[in-house]
Amino acid sequence: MPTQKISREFIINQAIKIFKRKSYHNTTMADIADACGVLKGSIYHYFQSKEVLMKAVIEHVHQYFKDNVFIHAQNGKLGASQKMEQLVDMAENLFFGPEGGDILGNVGIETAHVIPEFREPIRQFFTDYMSALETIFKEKYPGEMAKELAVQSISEVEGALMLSRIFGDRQYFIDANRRLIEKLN
Amino acid sequence: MPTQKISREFIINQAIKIFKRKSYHNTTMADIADACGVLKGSIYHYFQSKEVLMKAVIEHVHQYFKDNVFIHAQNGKLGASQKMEQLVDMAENLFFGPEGGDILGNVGIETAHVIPEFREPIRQFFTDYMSALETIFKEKYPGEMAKELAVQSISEVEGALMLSRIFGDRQYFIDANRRLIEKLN
Amino acid sequence: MPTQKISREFIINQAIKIFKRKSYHNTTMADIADACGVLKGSIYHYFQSKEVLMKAVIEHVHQYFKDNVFIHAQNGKLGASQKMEQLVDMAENLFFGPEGGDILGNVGIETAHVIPEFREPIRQFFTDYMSALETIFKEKYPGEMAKELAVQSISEVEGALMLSRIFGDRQYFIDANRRLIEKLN
Amino acid sequence: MPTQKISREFIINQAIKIFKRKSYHNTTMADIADACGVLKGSIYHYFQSKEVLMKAVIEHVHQYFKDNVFIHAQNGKLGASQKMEQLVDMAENLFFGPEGGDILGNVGIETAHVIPEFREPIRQFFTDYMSALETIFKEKYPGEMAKELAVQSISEVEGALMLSRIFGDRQYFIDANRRLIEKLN
DNA sequence: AATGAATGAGAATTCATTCAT
DNA sequence: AATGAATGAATTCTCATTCAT
Repeated sequence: MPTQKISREFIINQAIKIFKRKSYHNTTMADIADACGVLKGSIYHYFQSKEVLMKAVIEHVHQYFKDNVFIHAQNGKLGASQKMEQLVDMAENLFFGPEGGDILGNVGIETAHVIPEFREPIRQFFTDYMSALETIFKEKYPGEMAKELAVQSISEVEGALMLSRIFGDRQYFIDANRRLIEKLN
Repeated sequence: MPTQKISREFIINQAIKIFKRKSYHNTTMADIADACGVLKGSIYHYFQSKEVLMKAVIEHVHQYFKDNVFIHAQNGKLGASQKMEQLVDMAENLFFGPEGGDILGNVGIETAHVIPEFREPIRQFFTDYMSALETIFKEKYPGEMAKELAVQSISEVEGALMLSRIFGDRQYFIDANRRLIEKLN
Repeated sequence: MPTQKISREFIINQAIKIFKRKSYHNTTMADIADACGVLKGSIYHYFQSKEVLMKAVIEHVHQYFKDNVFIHAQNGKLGASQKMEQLVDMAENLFFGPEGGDILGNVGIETAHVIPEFREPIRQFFTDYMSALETIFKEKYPGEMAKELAVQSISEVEGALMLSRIFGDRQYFIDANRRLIEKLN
Repeated sequence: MPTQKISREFIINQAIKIFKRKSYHNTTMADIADACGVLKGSIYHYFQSKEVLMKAVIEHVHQYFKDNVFIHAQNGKLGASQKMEQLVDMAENLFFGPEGGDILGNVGIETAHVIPEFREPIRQFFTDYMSALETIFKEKYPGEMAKELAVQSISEVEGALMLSRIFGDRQYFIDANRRLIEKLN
């Protein structure tokens, strides 16, 4: 039964789903292996440890957001509110993608103080997130204000995600995104 | 060898600290017993299981917020912005109390989908939180708007807490609270 | 089924038997637990890890040899060859005790380069061993020679133990001990 | 992609190094493959299992000693002490060759009771070793005594090797060899 | 011949929980 | 009430081995 059943990429994608649903500490390597349709040991062929896998997940998500979400901040052809709309649309799809949830927010809170290795990459993600929003806000607002709006917006969106998760109702998140766009009208 | 060394109350308070710092799944009964200065087995005299303890923690935090935070929404003698100021002051103290962190937010995200027993009490907490803010906002804003502002405010505050935790910088949270008050000026 | 089934001491003694027979790396915690009549997990109540257990074993054997073998070098009432006879008698009993084998020699060779933590205590054992023999030889030989004889004797005895083990014939060891005593006649 | 990268011979030589350094049970097939510059699976082209590889190692070492060490006992042209000198010189080179250590002694002790398949070939090695020394001693000593001296000498040399390894000081081994030669002067 | 993927049986270790004292 | 011992299931990780390409 050998010959390529899974790939690093595939494992990462399955892991994202499970981590999002069950949190980092409550997810077992067996859960992930299961979701990949292989045995536990096989995961270690691709990742030396659960932590290494998680770091790959964080980097993957970060890169994905750079390429698909944050990038809309740079789209030269569009106006500020259109950029934000695109960015928000994309984020919505991702957060409520296959399994829902905001993996870097969740894992960030859960592990920031416990697994120091995760701290920096997670911070990087949010730093980039803020930069993207700041870039857009700068088209309409002066520098300091753009920065504050960016921080505020991320807070609101992340908090809304939390509520959506707790109440099982994505409306909180959708409304937060709507308000985000309205700030540019 | 009897002689009461600890109490339910004491265990709950120690548990809050540890759960906040280490998340629910990464906290062991031994961690909690340690913090209480007793052995693991002793905790089971007061709580039949880790889940039962956690539920007591949730209820305790909820009650504490009712009595010390949300209550400021009802203070008949003060104006809306003063009420909010008091409420926010109190919340700030709690979130950055002994060990910092927002236990119901963290645990909510971490356990909402995994431990159904926690879901309802955590929702209750946030429902009451929203009601308190809504009550205050109603003094200045029409009904629907007050409600939306409450949700928005909680989102922002909770998201800011997340950022504070991830970046190890409480400024995010402080700023969010300031903006909350400004909405009433 | 609680209430003291085993003790640190007991585990150490069982572990000695197994390590002697199966070597360090080929012995599992389950082997040791089995020999103790408890479950794997229970061993961790007494020793945090296999390495820690092994270090306790090394120290225990070292202390035992100090108290029961090397001590004969100091017996003021006896002549050199009598002291050596007593020392050798005792060593013979130990090496061919319950399960036979020379645990510190075996483990020393097996782990000296792999588990640095074991190196020093094992060296200490052999250093004390040499000192004891040297003390006895000094009664009949000048300093430098006594020292060389001590080293030579230990080499011979340890090598003979190895042959005894490989050939399953304790005669090698017995003969080596006999020659040791003859050096003092 | 065929093109022979390694050979049985090469694997055996690499395996000797690793087994000497890390002991049998603590050496993985991956360690050996690594040292050979191939992947784990490739080793199985040449040896069906780790045990089979180890047996080949034992036989290889044995043969090598026959051809390069023990053979000096038969050199008709030399006197006893010269023969011994040559034999000892050769052994010294081998034991302190590339990686040092006395593989058959180490593995003998480690596996004698655990892997019966290794017992006989290891015994054979030491039997031949004894015969070689006995042959030399017979030129100077009567039969029984030559035999005892052979056993004694091997014990001493093997024990000295153990000390050299434990203390990281080859002097023990060198001194033992010197004494061996002196017995023929 | 060599690869690289996958297996599956364990290995060490952790941990919530139980219970006699 | 508190202890400390024991449990046993679960968890991470390892490793010899197999096998299609």
